[in-house]
Amino acid sequence: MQPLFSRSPAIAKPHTQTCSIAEFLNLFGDSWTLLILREAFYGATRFSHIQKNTGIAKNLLSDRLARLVEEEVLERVNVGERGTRYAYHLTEKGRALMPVFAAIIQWSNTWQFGPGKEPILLADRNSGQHFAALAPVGSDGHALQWAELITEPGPGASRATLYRINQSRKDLDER
Amino acid sequence: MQPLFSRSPAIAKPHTQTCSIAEFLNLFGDSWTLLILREAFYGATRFSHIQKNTGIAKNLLSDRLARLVEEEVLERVNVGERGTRYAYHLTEKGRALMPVFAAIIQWSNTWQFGPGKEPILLADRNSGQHFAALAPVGSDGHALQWAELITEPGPGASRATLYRINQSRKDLDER
DNA sequence: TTAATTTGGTTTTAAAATTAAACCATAATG
DNA sequence: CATTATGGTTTAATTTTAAAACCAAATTAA
Repeated sequence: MQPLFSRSPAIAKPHTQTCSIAEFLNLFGDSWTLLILREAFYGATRFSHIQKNTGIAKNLLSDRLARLVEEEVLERVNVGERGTRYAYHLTEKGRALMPVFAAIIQWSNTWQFGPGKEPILLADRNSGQHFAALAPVGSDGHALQWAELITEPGPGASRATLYRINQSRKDLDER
Repeated sequence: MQPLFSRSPAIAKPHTQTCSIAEFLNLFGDSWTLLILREAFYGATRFSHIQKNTGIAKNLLSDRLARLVEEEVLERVNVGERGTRYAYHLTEKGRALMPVFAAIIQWSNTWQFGPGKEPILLADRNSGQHFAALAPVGSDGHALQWAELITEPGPGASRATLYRINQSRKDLDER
């Protein structure tokens, strides 16, 4: 065992589109990565605990953790008392995923489980009040409406992205 | 070609945990499904347009669309004038994914692209105002704080879920 | 202090999923 | 009416995942 940090193999065919969704999927778009991060949000920090709680194969967990550390979503810290023993902690970049988890939990609870059958909830640690909804806020700080939001190209949009958005809107106009 | 609706093959090994994240991943946890739905949010409705805009292989698109129709995230409507020709439209269940997309776009724009380089943005269709943040709202309608939110078991939590959440919290206490 | 066990992986092999290309029947267009 | 586009299915090669075996270093128990 030479490599202290085993090199995370790059994905064979990542999405190459300049797109926020595509880039997110290159990092999290598989069936285990978000489940690993769920454990991190619960508080799990150890390889063995994450492995037992998710059921992921060890080689895959090893690979995914290396990738998440490389991408600075998690950091690996040595917690050994007489040698090396690792713990994985969420970084600021990782903790910033909370709204993504909140949105997923909210959707799944509403559309896959239904009221009264929610397996997990989010709550305020002090008041205990349950999280119930996400509100979109505009750049001026005022509330926006979900139904009024549309996707548009940003300052970093590539020609291909502009083309894609325009092409897709044509279908919309046809309706 | 007999089956008007080609049977969507079930995933070989779906997550079996009673968990909102796991259940979400069983439906969307691969590298293409959310990209297909991005196209649906842009307005694309046709098989060929989704295929060109994402670059997905046709057999996979066929499979994924069948699954999304089966799960009622999309609906397939016949728009042929002299025969059958299909369009795929978001259902209410599908449109309800907007907060998930908003959270993903927000995170990716902030942590993967950075200010001034956002490939896509969300904006109010009338005022043009840009979407800037997500605010968590409690069950009493008042604002909550992201940093104060914790995960807790809901009314539908299984014994295994309760166990997992408790186990993970032990790591947290150790810190 | 030593022995046994746990931790955090790596390696190997089999099974499953993805990719890319070829093919095809029906629909739409010129 | 001929040509092209649409919306797929099938096949074969490649890549990824799953599961089990294996291992060295760290920790715990005796």
